[in-house]
Amino acid sequence: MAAVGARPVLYHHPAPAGDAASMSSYFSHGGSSTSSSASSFSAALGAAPAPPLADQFDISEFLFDDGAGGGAGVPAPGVFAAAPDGALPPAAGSAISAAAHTARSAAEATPERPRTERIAFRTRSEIEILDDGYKWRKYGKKSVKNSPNPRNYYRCSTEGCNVKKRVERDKDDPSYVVTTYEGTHNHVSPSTVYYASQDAASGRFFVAGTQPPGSLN
DNA sequence: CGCGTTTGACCTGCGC
DNA sequence: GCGCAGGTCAAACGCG
Repeated sequence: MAAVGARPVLYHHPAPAGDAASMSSYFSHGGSSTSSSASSFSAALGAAPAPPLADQFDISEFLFDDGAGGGAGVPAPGVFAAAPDGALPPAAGSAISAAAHTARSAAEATPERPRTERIAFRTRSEIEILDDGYKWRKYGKKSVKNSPNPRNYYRCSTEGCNVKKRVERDKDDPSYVVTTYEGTHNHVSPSTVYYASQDAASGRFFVAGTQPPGSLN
């Protein structure tokens, strides 16, 4: 595998806790390891335009699967169809939020199922394990029907945090990785960056630091 | 020795 | 009720 070292940083913007969009947070390559591989997640946040993407990490589609939908948990593609490879549309951030609200409404319409925050997206990546700043422990691997690729199951290894994620290669295009997060972290990632403010004109967020704004007092 | 991965077995939900 | 498929468990194993 070619891509270790580019460590995506989990960006946390000040949305209400529990909101699906904020639960997902957003990735961006960055941190101290590389400066040339900011992903389009930062574009989704309204951050500075991303430089050419690294070939190993390229968000291409944001999918939703909030648990209210049917059955096997196969993410429904196209709920949020992103722009061509390498760039999300300028309004991606709000589009994501809108999608989140749509999904949440759908979930609330079917109270039978216990609601679990679940979010899925597809990335073009050589690697399957996208380092989102959290520490994951693999607990299972399963070959699934209708897909030649096995599905891997991960659980957040932080004590008391029961967030899970599933990772599998796209059956139609193995160069894509489908990642599904389930649950909400009840702790802070060491790589989390909190935004202190947002510029009204550009919509850009300004980084405050690695601690929640309210915790700095 | 502690932690993470592997992998077969087991459990559970759903469709027929 | 049965079979299938997805999801989880847990023992064995490897690695630092």
